[in-house]
Amino acid sequence: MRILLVEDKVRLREAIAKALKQSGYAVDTTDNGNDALWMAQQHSYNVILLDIMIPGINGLEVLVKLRDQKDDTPVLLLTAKDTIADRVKGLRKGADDYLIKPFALEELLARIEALCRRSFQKSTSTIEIDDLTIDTSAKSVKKNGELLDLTAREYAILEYLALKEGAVVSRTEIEEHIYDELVSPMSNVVDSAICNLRRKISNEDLDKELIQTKRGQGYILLPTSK
Amino acid sequence: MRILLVEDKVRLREAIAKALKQSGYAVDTTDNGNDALWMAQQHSYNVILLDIMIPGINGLEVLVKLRDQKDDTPVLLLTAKDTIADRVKGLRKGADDYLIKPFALEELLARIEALCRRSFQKSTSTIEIDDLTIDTSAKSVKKNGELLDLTAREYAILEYLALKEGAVVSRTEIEEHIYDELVSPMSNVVDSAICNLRRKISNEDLDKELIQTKRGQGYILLPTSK
DNA sequence: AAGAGGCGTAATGATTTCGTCATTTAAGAA
DNA sequence: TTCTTAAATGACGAAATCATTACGCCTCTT
Repeated sequence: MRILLVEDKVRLREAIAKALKQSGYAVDTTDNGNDALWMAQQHSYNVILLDIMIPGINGLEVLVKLRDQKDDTPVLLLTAKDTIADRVKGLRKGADDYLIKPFALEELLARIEALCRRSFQKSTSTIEIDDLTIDTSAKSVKKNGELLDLTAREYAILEYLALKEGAVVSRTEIEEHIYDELVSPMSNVVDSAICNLRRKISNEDLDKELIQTKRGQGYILLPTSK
Repeated sequence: MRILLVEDKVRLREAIAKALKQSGYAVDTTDNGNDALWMAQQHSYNVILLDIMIPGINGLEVLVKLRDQKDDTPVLLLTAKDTIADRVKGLRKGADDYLIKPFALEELLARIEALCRRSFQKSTSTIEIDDLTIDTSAKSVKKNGELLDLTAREYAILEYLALKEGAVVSRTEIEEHIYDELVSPMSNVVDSAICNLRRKISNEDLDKELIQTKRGQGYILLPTSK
């Protein structure tokens, strides 16, 4: 966990830095807005503690500039000002939290903890296979970053194969998992669906099929690397 | 955005609920901890506002139980207590924010906004998609700088889709997050809302729809670039 | 209190999907 | 190679899903 602390009052800055370090954080400090912005651009911090009233460009401006640059680093604003309007303003500009001076170090630590916890919860509900990225929560598939237009059935089958990546999956198994009740041994629904699916996810340049056929057994999703 | 408000003081609860609804949130309320826990388990709320001193199991316990169940819905604690120890305790137990009564409704709204934004991994209060600019603070939408006249419902749906930009969002999900009381599944409210929304945000010149239909799955908001 | 507009409901016509089947292609064994 | 069987492909129509319109209730405003 690396934290950027932006605070111009020397004693306060050092006190906070010390407490943070004792709690196991890596801490970089600066006393002005310009350096803060520069440092934030150089490094990817886990949290930025930002005093509003600082030399150079002020804290709010630093915040705005960061957000303009699509920098999502959690920012905790520190301020002496105590008007509701200010607080609202800070939050609206993209701050994640707000603390009013004077504050207890313990509370600061608790809030930093909460921010870190949040930022690490970026859900990794995606499966990556070769150039395919399957987002199981969005139910979408990207190929080289480009969204594929799969139908519900196609997606369902692909997801199932992906979840069982490297394992041979029989037609019956697919039928049982993707199709409810109506299992029709007379038809080749699965074949047909796989065919369409392949058409959409295949790489024309690469001759290798991602979905391979195991004759007499079923299908298997195999990344090139394996 | 759907919010669960847990507060036992009738007048306060109703005042908050009213303010939230006016701001376009779908709001469910309860006055005790047991119901709160049950409701939170039933639904996926965007934010839970939790008073600590409530009948039944208290707010902190509700919070702990939720976190034990790996429910990471953003929780904003409301309390009359003002000791730092309490605040720290709440945050350590997994609360995401904290407000001390009495508070200004405006600040509550700003904090809720920040929590929602964060839970969607967004850092700014405006979302830009193609020629649309969605200002989640002002709850307004501009198209090429010109303000669109959207109804509350239309805005709510558009905002939700925008926050989940690029992800397929099912009708059920929209119903659950935009509507609070049970919407009869017999009706196609969402369909017709989407229809109206499209009419307002569509580009006559461009044939591509911003809100695309994923047949059998739901809708997806897709910028042209992707 | 009346009017307007938002919003949920329902009905209907349009669109797409997907299962079926027929046909072609490919794989493996003798 | 040739035969047998499995798999791939393409076309088509029924069924499911969706878009759109119209209608009426209800709320909010003035």
